[in-house]
Amino acid sequence: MVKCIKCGDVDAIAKAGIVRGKQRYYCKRCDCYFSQPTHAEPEAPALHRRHQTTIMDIASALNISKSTVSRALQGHSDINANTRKAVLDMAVQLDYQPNLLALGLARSRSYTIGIIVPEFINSFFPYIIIGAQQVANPAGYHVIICQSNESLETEIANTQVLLASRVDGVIASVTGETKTLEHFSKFQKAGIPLVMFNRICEGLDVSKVLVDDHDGAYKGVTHLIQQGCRRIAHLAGPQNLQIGRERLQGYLDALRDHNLPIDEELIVYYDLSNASAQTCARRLLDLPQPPDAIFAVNDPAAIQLLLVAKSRNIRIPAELAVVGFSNEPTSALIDPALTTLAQPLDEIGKTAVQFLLQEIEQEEGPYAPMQRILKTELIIRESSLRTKARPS
Amino acid sequence: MVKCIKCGDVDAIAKAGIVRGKQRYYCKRCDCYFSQPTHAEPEAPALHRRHQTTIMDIASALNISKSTVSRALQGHSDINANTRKAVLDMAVQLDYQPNLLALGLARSRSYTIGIIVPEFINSFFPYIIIGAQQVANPAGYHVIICQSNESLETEIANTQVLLASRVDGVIASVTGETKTLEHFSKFQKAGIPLVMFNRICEGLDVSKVLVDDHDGAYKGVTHLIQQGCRRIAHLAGPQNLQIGRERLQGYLDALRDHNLPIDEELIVYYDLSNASAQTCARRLLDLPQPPDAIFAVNDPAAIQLLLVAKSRNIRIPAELAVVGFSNEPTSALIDPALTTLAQPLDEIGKTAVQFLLQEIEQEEGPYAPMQRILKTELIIRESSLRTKARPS
DNA sequence: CTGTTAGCGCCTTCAC
DNA sequence: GTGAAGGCGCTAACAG
Repeated sequence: MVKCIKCGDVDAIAKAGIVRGKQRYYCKRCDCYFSQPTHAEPEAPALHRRHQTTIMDIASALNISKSTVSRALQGHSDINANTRKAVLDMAVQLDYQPNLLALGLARSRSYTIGIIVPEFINSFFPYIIIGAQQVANPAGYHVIICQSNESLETEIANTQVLLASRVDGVIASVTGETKTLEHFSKFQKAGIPLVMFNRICEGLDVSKVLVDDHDGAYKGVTHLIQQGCRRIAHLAGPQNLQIGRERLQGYLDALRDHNLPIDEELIVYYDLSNASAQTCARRLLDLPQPPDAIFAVNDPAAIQLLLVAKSRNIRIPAELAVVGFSNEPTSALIDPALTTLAQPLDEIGKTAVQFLLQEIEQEEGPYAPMQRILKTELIIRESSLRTKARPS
Repeated sequence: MVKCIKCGDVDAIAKAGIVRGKQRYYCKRCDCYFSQPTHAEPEAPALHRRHQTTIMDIASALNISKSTVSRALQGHSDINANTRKAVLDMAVQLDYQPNLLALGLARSRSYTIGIIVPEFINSFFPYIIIGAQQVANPAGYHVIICQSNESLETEIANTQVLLASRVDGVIASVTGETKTLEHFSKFQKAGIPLVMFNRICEGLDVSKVLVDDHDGAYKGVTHLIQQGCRRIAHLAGPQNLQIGRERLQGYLDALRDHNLPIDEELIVYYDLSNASAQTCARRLLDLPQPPDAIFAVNDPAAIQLLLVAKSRNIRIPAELAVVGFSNEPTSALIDPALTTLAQPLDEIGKTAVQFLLQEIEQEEGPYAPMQRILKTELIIRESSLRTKARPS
């Protein structure tokens, strides 16, 4: 026996579907809808195992419409101050958390940006990510971090997840395996802004944040030459990455500018794995005429190289001087401490997100890709310091 | 000059807002609304800048209903094989990516789990995260990684993001600052399963994955005693973390069991920052009667300690033996290499997610929290090895 | 086997 | 100022 909550009529009542486990009724007489617990439970809190409060909960607690709640929550101006306060208070009381899924659906905008990095075991990318978050969060964007484990397959899966999550934009650095770019061009096709940083692949007309790899390599190799090294090898990175090619070119140009011969034998390529770095290091040290210095494409490679050299009791830097790239924290801690090129990680992350937000928030018209090239700084430590006096 | 699409009138037209970049008009004469591209573009394909294909696009391309498409995509059994194939082909052709926002909304299930870690600069947590993903991804769950930067405030913000993202479950490790737990109990209130690992706070009735910190500390300190050390200090962690208390207790018990006195002076507490580790190290080394060994609560602290000791030309391990905890990769690379306790990181991550999925996928009834305690392994290196012979 | 319908939670007109 | 209604993209009964 159900009666209308307004007019009290019993006969004019019709069922009108079930909402949230409660039977919903319609009173034909006073044209109103109302709900009552099924089976007339003693108003059991109808708590499903997982229910987070919605604007509807706030609305019915306050006996107002959900539109009003929505407006109050968004800080619309044309709303009664009392109403707003009541809504805000109730929101706190019920511990309301907006449902980002629903919000994103309704606005066709997730207020989330994706970050794809090839790995995060070294602290290189984590520092960049922290910088990125420092810009993204204050701007009202969340960040979803994907790491590709240096695997192209995982990278592709990551792009799909971000696409499916309807992120508003993506900043990415690719794996050493990445040669094709279709998975990235999907972002462009979907109109999702993309910014590449550090490890980029050419062929994509997007904004980029880089460091001057050529200049960094040139500075590192020049430093080795100044230390008296004459047979300088290069432990190079994958050549599909611009970063690998630029650093190689910086190495070559430094040699050429100082009238040193270029010996193909002294250039070996590694695949970014520690095992491969060791193999390459051995190859160089096993040469009939081994190098007196090695410029490594990054610090992890340089560190593996140092390990191999130490295990052979090669004196560093006397017999072999070493320079790395990126200034991993570990480089300052190992023995001998590693000379390296520091990159402004924080700034890379921040700039990438700034470019991205600019593109996301630009209203109409085609976006002209931006590019920023940041400088590296040579950090001289024991691994390359043959002269007594530190350079002033 | 705009005219009504129905009656063709020109004077009865009024503007009625902009929808999707198109001007909307209202015809007073025939009471109808209609839209026209701004600036009367030549019926541009109405392609919004960002449109990703939906099941509706597939449906209309194939002239079937969207439910059929939905079923085909989900691999329902009761569907015509040809229809299925057509749908799947068209999905590929149109490069369909399901909208996870919509899917999550409809199912009240996001198929996403959140991971909260206090930092990811050291490789400790990244390795755990990789393990976690190895279980989560094959099970059909995505992972959203949040790092708290060792800040309680950020940690709270992270819990809110995960709550708002309607994650299906969370695994978490807290910051050194975390003392209150309300932000975590919100997950429980919302019925979202939570598993804590490593750095936990008591007071939450949730599943836990830990290592046997007491046992690890006990093994480390016992090793120092066996090396002949008699005045062993402890660079301890925050005592709000169970991990900090357990390791302290392991240290104390090892001393007691070997009849060594406990000197409160030899126990200093650090806040997980490098700066604080250095301060504490100095405090210990400045004592009138300095220690002959230090057991540090973790590797980063031990490494800072080694730096301070080296800067004072203290011979390690002869004058000062050092043991850390966690086996950071750097520990094997520094000089002297650091003795430490290795943790099964991969297994921690995997187990945490296994517990979580179990709880997520359990149908009804209260869930009985599980607990797993994994063992550590003592890795002996130069920093503590005073005797000539390596222990067999 | 397939189409129809009613939500999921929220925003956004439109109407009062 | 506020309410009602429609839609974002998808799933899930419910009919045929």
